[in-house]
Amino acid sequence: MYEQFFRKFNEKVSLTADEQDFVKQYLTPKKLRKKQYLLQEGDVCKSICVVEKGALKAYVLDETGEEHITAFALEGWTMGDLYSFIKQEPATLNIDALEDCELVLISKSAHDELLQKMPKYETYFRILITDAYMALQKRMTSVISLTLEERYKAVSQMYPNLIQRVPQHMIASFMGLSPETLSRVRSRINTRK
Amino acid sequence: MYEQFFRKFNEKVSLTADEQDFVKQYLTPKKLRKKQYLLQEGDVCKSICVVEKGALKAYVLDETGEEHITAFALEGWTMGDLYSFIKQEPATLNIDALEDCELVLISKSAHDELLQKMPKYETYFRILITDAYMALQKRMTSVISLTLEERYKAVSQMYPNLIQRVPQHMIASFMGLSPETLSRVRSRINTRK
DNA sequence: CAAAAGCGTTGACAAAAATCAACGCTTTCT
DNA sequence: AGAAAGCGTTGATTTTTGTCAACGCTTTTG
Repeated sequence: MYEQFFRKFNEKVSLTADEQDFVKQYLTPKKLRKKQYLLQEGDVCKSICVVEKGALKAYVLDETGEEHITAFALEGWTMGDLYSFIKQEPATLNIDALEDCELVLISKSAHDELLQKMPKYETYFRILITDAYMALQKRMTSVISLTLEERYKAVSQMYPNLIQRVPQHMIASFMGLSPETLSRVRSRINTRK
Repeated sequence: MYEQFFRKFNEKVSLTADEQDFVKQYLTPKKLRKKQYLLQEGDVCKSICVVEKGALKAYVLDETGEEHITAFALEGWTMGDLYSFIKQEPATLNIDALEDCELVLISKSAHDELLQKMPKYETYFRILITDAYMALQKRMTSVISLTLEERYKAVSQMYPNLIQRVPQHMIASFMGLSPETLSRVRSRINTRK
């Protein structure tokens, strides 16, 4: 149980069996069917989650009702509206299931208590968020400095499993492009090499 | 001395006078003249800094030698190539001074030692990076979901002092636009209201 | 099983942004 | 003080990307 969660935790800070049991008290499992919401815009993000099985997407809706995907999460990845979670203010993100999912939830109160009571949890979370920041930094830099071909290649290298698992029009949305443009970018890449 | 650094630190975790003195041992002041480098691409980022006075920009260079600004830092902000700092690998970013600067440096070894010896430093850094992540998240979301007009307004609101202090062509670079396009975006905003 | 929905591609056209060039104005340097 | 560099704007043109429409194909659903 909670394999992915503890696999990722131990990669950052290794835990004894007792420590794992201690942390487990603060975790809640949750299953989600494909297309179900984990979080809706306007609600407060009461928990962040780690994906044990399945896939999630996070997105914002613009005035025209169009979806703009800001993040995906596959097995082992952490997902949530961090701003809403930390500040306990209404979320701007929607999060729903791309596939049937098994998740591990950490509520805000569990998070706060673990931060206080368990230095290793704080270290875990510090490293988690530092890694997330570095990844986001890289993504941001690629947006402002690379051509579309280069950006698509970068995404493919950074998230090879994602490309296989998620429809291309969602990758396009994630990159801020129309599906047609991404399709043409891909065909340019293929014909030129 | 180190006013901005400790002001920001105390906003996140409050320190006693003794604790401040303890932290001071690990800090190094540095002055930089306008246009001087703090970090060059290829070098390892040995320190991150907090700006006491002045302004910095971070940027990448593309094949054509063009600058793409990824970040600015004004008084109280933290700056560095985080990836290079954490991994101690060659930096992809260049960082230089937009104005004469006074900086506070924290070396990698100081950072690691503080993380180990002082739980409050780890808490400080965790909150710092969490805030930075949330800000970057917001910036990323605005890139993929807003029009240029909306994006410029968002930047103006998020960083009002930056707009006043930095030439517009650098703001354009930061947004991933040509200077001409930003100029036209601004004129559209002004005529329509 | 049949209908419907989802997906990726392609073409024609429209809209947006980049590029190239020129201009006035201010700041910086010597 | 005078020259040079930096800055922001504007116009004309090219390139890139988005939009709209249609198509074949696969997957999902009832």
